[in-house]
Amino acid sequence: MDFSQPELLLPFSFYNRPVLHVAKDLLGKILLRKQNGKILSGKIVETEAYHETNDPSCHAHRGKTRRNAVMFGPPGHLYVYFTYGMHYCMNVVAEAEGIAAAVLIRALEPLSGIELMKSRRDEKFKEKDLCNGPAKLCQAFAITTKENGISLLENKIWIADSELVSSKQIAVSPRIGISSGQELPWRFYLKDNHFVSGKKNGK
DNA sequence: ACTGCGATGTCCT
DNA sequence: GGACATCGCAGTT
Repeated sequence: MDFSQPELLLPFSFYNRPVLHVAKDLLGKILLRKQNGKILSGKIVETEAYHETNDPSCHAHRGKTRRNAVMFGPPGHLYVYFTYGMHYCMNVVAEAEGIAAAVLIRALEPLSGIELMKSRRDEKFKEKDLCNGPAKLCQAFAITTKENGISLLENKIWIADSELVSSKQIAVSPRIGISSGQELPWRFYLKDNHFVSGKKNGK
């Protein structure tokens, strides 16, 4: 299956919806990036939703700043931030312009460009360890703050439609690494998928 | 298997 | 000055 066909590119209307719907519906979709004449791609298997309202762990909860400004912009854009002095994380902006909400992409199942991903991570890693964490997949796809704010509606970095995922295959849990306030069940992942984050042995 | 911790830049109080 | 939407290594059971 060639997911890079332009007809499969998810449209503006996909992102212009409540962030919890976008987070859930991104499961099973394909993240793609064209680079060095190659196509990097991976299936999204784990996401988390963040919203400025009633969510103290959202970067935008205290209003707009230089860092989080992209979250307040139109949906269908990339919000990339730098954290812990060495890691990048990528989010997909959702909901209407003016409302800050985004979906953190936490894990991918690599599909193509795997050699390039390995060269950017470390040759020693197995396939399942290339993108099973938010900072890992950014490293594998070479996504940094240079990519902050770019549109997902053009074919540089984009997301493609794929087969429908039944709600029976989706699991829900509290988000990971959150300390402030009482945590919400806003993490979604594909049940029994071996590429979800935090698994040491593939199961 | 699980636990602790160092790395290290940017934002925010 | 402290916290941070993390990761990988070292040490222990």
